[in-house]
Amino acid sequence: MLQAVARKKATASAQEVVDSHRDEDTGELFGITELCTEFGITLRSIRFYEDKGLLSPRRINGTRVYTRRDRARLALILRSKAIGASLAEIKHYLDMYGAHGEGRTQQLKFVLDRTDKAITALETKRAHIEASLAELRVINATVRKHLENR
Amino acid sequence: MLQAVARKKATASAQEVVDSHRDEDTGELFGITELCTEFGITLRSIRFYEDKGLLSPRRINGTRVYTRRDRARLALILRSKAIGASLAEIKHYLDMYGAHGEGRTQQLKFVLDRTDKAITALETKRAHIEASLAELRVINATVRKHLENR
DNA sequence: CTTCAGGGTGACGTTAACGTCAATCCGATG
DNA sequence: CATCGGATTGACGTTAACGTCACCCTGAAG
Repeated sequence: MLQAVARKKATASAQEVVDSHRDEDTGELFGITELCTEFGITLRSIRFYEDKGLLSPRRINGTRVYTRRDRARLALILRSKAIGASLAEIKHYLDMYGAHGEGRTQQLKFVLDRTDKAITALETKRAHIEASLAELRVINATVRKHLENR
Repeated sequence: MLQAVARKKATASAQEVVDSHRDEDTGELFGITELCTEFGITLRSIRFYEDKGLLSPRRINGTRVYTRRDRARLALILRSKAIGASLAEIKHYLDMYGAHGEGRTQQLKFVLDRTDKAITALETKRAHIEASLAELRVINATVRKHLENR
């Protein structure tokens, strides 16, 4: 999971080269393998996310074609996975992105509620990480001292 | 039968957890159901963690008896799970706690390396959470404004 | 002594998140 | 045309992390 992130950054500049050699008329479109190599995941994973309703690319002769927005959704999926979210949770998460433009008051309140809860959940998780980090740093410092006293 | 004991702080400080590895088992003992209700998990889970070598309580007539140290390990396991770690990762994590008392220089360096890596991994994860939090707050604020303008 | 609740031990079932394999199909190329 | 690399679609296998079930053991209560 860390590799995916590192890989993304590594190809961030290379992506421009890829973009430049792409036809301007077709614009910002991506193939499935292209996204796979960019994000360091497998074909199976992307199709699996589609089966689960997290992605829904256009089809051309059956072949999946991804827009820039699809690509952004994928990035969001992977980042959410990296912080330990399940695909079901991510689906709700993505729904919030789609829903906050318009909609009736009832729907907006729903989104508001969801985001509130998601925010506090993430803050809790962050607190857990802080605590774990504190402990690890204590161990780290202790061991370091042991090594210096030799 | 083991009665519910006065509960201490729910979250132990970092040094406290580390120290708990040094002192021998004091009189405070816990039963398995006691720990289950306290931490809100099932019997099956605790036994499963034991099967995986994450816990190793004493046995009295076959019945599991947990010391405060075992209890601290369990708390650590659950907190680590909450931040998306696998049981295998948690096992390594716990090994680091056990190893930093003494040992040869080679072992200490190993622990140092592991903690270093674990720390940077957690910092990365925290960064991901920060990013997700920022996005959620944007959505939240946007929706809130939409609702106010009605 | 019988009962019975609480704990223990396999053995098997389950869900999520993919991996693997085989059988296509489509478009470009020699 | 034939082939060949890439893509798609089931179908099935796999791993982690438990849940569920059945059955056994034991100590205290009635």
